[in-house]
Amino acid sequence: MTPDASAPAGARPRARRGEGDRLRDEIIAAAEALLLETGSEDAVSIRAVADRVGVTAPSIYRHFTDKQHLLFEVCAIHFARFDAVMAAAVADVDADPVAALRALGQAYVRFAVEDPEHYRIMFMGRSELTPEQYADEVFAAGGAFPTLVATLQAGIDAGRFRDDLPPAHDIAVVVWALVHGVASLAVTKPAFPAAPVADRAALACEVFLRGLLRRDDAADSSA
Amino acid sequence: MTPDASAPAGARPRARRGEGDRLRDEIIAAAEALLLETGSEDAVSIRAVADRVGVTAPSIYRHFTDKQHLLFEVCAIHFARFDAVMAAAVADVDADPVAALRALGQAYVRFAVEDPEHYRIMFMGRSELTPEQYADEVFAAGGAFPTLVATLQAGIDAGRFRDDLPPAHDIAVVVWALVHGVASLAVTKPAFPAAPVADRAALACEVFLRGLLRRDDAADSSA
DNA sequence: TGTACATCAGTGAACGCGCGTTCACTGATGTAC
DNA sequence: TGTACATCAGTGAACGCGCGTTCACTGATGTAC
Repeated sequence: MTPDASAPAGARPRARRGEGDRLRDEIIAAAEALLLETGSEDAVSIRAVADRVGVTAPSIYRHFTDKQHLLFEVCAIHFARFDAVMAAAVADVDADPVAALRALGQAYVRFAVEDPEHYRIMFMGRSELTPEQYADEVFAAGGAFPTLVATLQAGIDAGRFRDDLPPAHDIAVVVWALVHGVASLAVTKPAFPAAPVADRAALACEVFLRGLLRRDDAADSSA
Repeated sequence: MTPDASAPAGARPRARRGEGDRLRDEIIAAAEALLLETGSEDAVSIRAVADRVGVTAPSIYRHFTDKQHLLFEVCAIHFARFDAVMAAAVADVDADPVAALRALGQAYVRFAVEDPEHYRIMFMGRSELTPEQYADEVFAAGGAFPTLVATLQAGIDAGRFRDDLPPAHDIAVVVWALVHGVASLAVTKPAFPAAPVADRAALACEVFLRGLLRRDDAADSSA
């Protein structure tokens, strides 16, 4: 967009012998910036990334075997950040499983709307493009998802939820669907006439939690 | 895929004077078939569609001003079908708003998983690509969404729901998010270890409805 | 019934583009002697 | 301290591809006389 920004300021000094990783990091950062600025995965081409870094396209291949691996590395950072955000959300309130669920839901939606392009790639992309390490089975087995399952299980163990519910894992899948639905509609349909996304997330969690809780649970008072 | 299907059987007879619309229809049908077979929007190129019909690429432009308009026409059919499916779902049971909501949810998710590629384009695409007629505001104003709002309003008017809920429109947005979440995760994460999608949809609707209903409502008996 | 003509559905060739990727290379950096 | 050499980060040119779109055209269809 800026006319004179075809190359970054000044000539890029070539990396010293053992410092190949410096360019590697710059490439990831450039891909990342491109993704955020353009808001489009398509705009992150090998050439565009190389231009951004101030290097020619082939030198990308010295650091990444191909384009997909580059994109995956970019996402890896955000999957790690996602897991950390979710873990932090429960950590703050893990004394009360119901409060923890509310916190998880809010944090999830916030994560998505703060950085829609990454959310898109992480959770809305075609699954064939997803690398093995982020395959569905792996995602289900480690990180944020088990955190959600455990939180639900804590609620069950504490006797807060109704008796006729399926196992925690099955509820977790649906809770995920709920927050993903709020998040992904916010991302794809930003102009849809509706209340602010945080309010939608809160309402969604509140109603759903009420559906999970025993009839005599007093947790609603915080609504 | 089939090796000898590069051109359709026999030479395509050229349309007669007033029959330009015949090719138009064939083009839409070809684009549609391509979308379903390949499962990828990217595979629907002007050239691929033309090949499929047995015609050269430029002749597409006699019927559609550009590629986007073609894709939109393809979707138009499915938006109409979607509205019809939703209307039919409520029509069957509209005596009971709660049963109608259950039916809407199930029908919504079924619509998505039966035809994931169209669902993807209709509800998961970048909104910049969406033509004016399917812009968010329009979608909110006509068709299935108002049906959902009206059904919720009927529940409110019948005194079935709790008193402290926001207006029907706001609840509708969240209900939509719920079923969209179930549907879109089913589409993008088919391998995620979980119960069958119909069960997930049912659980999602059941828990959410329970969260909406007055505490003394007996509708849960059908769960 | 026969001929000249207008219409217009579809063609063939070409355009310019950006893409991912490859290849043989250059030349600065560091090391061994 | 000085020189020959190996390393290897990054280059420049090119590949083949499929894409959307354009243009001047062809030739069958239908119509007017």
